[in-house]
Amino acid sequence: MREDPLYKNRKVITIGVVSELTGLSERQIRYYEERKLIFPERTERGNRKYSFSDVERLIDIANKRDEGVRTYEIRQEMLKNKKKEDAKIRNQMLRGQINARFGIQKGKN
Amino acid sequence: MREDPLYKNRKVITIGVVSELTGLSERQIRYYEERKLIFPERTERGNRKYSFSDVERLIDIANKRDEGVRTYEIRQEMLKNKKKEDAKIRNQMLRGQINARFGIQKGKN
DNA sequence: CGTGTAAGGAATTCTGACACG
DNA sequence: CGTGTAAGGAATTCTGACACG
Repeated sequence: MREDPLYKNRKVITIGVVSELTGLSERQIRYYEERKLIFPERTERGNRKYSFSDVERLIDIANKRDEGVRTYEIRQEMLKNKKKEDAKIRNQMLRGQINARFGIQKGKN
Repeated sequence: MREDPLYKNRKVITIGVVSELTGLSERQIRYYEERKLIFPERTERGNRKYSFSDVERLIDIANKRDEGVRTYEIRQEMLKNKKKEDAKIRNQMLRGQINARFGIQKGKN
C-alpha cells in the first residue's frame, strides 16, 4: 500500500487532459512553456506530455496570473526558489561528505 | 514533500501512452477491457483514460498472459481477491462500530 | 504581454468487422 | 480465444501567424 513518489513526476498526461485538470486553455499552457515556466516531455512525434507536478505548477501559475503577476516575474521567482533548493542540496551533500570522513554524528531527533 | 496517494488512481493517461508504458498494443488493452479486466474512464467524446494503477494491473495481466493464463482465469482471480478485500474492509468497519460503542481499546502496537 | 482564433496537416483514437487458429 | 489489421470517421495536437491591446 505504499505510494510510489515517482508517479507525481512521470510525464504521461496529454495537453487535453491537463487543460481539463487545470481549467487553462491549451493556448495558455503552450504559452507558459514558451515563457519557460513549464517543461513537458514529448512523445516520438512531438505531442506534449505532462506530470502531476506540472499540473500543480500550472495551477500555481494560474493563481499568480489571476493576481496580476507577469510570466516574467513568475519565472524570476521560480529561479530564485531553485537556487535555494540547490543550495540546500549542496549543503546536504557537504554534510554527507563530512560524515563519511569523520564519522556519523547522530543529529537531534 | 508528501506524496498524494490519489495520483496513483487518477485516470489521466491516454491509451497511446499506456501502450508505451506497458508494451502492450492498443488492441490488447482494449480487449482486456472487453474481458472486464480493466476499467478506464472516458473523456467527454469517449477517449479512454487510465490511471497508474491501471498501468500496473496491465503489466500484471501481461505477465500472466505470458505464462499462458487465460483472460477468464485472470478475471476469476481478480474477483476472488476483491472478495477478500471486501471482507477485510467489512471486518474493519465492524471493529470501528464496536469501538465506537464500547470505547477504544488500544491494540498492540 | 497574454490570449483568442482560423488554417492546414499530421497523428490519435474510436468502433465494428474480417482473419487466423 | 487472443490479437493483428485495414476502414472510415471524428477528435486531438502541432506550428506559425494575425489580432487586440
